[in-house]
Amino acid sequence: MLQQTQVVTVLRYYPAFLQKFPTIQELARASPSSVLARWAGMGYYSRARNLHRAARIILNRYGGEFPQRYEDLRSLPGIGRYTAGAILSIAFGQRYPVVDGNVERVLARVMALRGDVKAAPYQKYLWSLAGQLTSRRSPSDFNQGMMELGALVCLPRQPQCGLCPVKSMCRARHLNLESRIPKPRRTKTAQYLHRLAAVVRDGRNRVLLVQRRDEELMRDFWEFPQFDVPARGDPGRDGRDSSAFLGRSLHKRFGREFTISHPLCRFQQNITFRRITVQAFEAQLNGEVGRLQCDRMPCRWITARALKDHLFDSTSLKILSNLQNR
DNA sequence: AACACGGGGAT
DNA sequence: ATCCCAGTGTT
Repeated sequence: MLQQTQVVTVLRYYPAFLQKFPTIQELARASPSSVLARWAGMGYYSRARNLHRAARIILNRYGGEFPQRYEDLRSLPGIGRYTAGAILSIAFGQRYPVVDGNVERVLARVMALRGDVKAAPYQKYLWSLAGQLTSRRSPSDFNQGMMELGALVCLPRQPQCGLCPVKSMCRARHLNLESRIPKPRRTKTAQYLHRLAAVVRDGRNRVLLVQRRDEELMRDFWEFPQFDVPARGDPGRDGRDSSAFLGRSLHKRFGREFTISHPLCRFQQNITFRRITVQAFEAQLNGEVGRLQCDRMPCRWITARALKDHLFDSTSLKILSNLQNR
């Protein structure tokens, strides 16, 4: 969970997850979607799929006993160099280094590395350095201490050098370069998207959902039918053109006519480099509700009670919470 | 080596 | 608005 996710965020998910899946055995026996359900909202969903696969491998290949050899750990899905080192040092007391974003920053400053520390030669050097520095007496304390130093003192923007236990050996500080090292990552230019979602009601307290089945991204997640508005000739922000586009899109996907009634909510969603403006409309299906079909993806009418049995991505969760606040 | 992956915290 | 987060897998 902690891969690229801040501790404070993980804390909102970890306790419930561990309560639901207290052991490797129980995690391995669970269904993929029930694991994903506990992960929903946290992002990087391949982590959840990998964790689940790893649990099954540990059960089947290692008899449910957690492997304690580096190569065995690395062969598990989702366990890379960092996680293998973290598990072996923290859980099993073995002397393996870790280099996460925090350690990388601490070492880059202590050694005043002016280049792009993400580049392979620097990474190689940092791992080697961390390997030499790692305490023999307590690899766990050392590794956690390095990460904690980066997270609490050696901050990315405003390093608190006055509080730092190693300030006297920090070359970046001696050179007054502590705020310029490491070099900021070049940011991918943002891509702006406008996305329309339909909350289609059937008049019997049900809403229409579709499932992302064949998509590579967010597979198995349920969502309100949604469509990206093409950038060219942007239909714009006023509800009229948007609702027309949404109506046409629904018609294309389901082969039926819909009536778009009124806008429900509008919010911003940031996914990696994309900045998505999501606007949800309420809509009705014209004619008989019964046999709605879509060749592209599974679709389903859902009652409010059945919502919790479905896996939602963050966008649909936001629309849902907006609906329930009414 | 570069990129995609999600969502949110902090400045 | 920007940078980053207890990284990994794929191309």
